[in-house]
Amino acid sequence: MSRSATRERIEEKADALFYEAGFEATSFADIAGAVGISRGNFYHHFKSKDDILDAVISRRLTATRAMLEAWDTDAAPKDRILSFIRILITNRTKIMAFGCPVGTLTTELAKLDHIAESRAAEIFGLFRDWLADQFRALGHKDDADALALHVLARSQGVAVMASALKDEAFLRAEVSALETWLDRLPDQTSTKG
Amino acid sequence: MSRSATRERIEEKADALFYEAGFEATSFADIAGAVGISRGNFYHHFKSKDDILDAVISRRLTATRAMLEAWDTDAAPKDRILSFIRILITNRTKIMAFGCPVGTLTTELAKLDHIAESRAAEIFGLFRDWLADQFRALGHKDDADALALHVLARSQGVAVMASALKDEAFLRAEVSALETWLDRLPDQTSTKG
DNA sequence: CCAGCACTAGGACGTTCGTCCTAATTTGTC
DNA sequence: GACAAATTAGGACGAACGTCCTAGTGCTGG
Repeated sequence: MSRSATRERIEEKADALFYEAGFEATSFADIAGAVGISRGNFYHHFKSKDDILDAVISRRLTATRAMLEAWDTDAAPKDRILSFIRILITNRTKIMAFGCPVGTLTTELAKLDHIAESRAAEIFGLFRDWLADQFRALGHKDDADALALHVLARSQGVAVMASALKDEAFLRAEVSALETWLDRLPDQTSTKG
Repeated sequence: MSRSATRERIEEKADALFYEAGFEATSFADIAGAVGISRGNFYHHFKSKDDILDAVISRRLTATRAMLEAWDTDAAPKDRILSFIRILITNRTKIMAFGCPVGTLTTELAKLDHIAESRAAEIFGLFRDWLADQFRALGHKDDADALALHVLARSQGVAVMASALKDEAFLRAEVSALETWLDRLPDQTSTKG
């Protein structure tokens, strides 16, 4: 019980620090200090830095699956997609400070040529598949995946620029533009042919 | 003469390494090794790591200004904007491996809380102002800046996702979509009122 | 031809990194 | 209450980091 509690706290702080300071720039001392434990204790729970990175990615995968599942309760597919788009608004403060957690981690791991890059990119895969499902529900048989990637790319772009500019008005304007795009997207349900 | 030649080679390699491996992950030994000089020699040309980062950013600012100036020879504003969009195609191999040099550096410096972040963001400022000029030339008086930021954000999004997915077809599809968007954008020249 | 300066090499510095080890403490079980 | 296992603290390890220092080299101007 105590074991998993400490492990949980380590993962939590590591997750936040990897996001806010970057994976490479976050040391074991940083995490241990944030959790309030010794470095030695650390190695009882995680045997290496890559090990805790794996745990953080697993954590994010699980959290993402849970979030997508929660959104599945929304009746209309367009409302589900709106839920995704509006993460940008909900998390605007953190996004303007540190960008998107998924995009920035994947980018960093790509530069580090790190083995975990593909696993981090799996988080994108979850969003991609889920969004494609929604677009298929809107009747977009053939271009569902392309539309999903389009929404993902637009969101990533907003996150990068909002972080670079520290400009909330820009972020809100681009989210509105994306919502308009979605609204004008033809709902092809029952208009087959 | 010899001085500036070595300095130039250091800046060149540092620029590439900061892009491909990241600023934090690139050590002085890495740069010195890539250039083929000793670490001691390094400090005769640059007094600190921040110093060479400054030089690299200055270098990129100058290169960007030169590129934009070259594009100014294109007659039609839409063609100029196309030149910008097509960087994604021209540099696709590097972008799929390391993302956008401007976006990834700005993102990393934001996480590091580095003083040079705002200077790195100035590169975005150059593109932003130049793109806004082109949209103004197309008659977009009031929304020129918003359109410029939109193009920048779309491009950044493509770069992030292309790097995460390592998918050239996606990159080309999104560039096409952006070109279509630009093509359908009303040219408001001489249609005032 | 020599004095002075820019340049280069290479090692020393203190610090921090990720990792490992050992010893103490807590916890759970019979 | 004793004993084994899990948990914790804290220091030691070598390597690598950014930085600094010193000594040697080569060009240049008087």
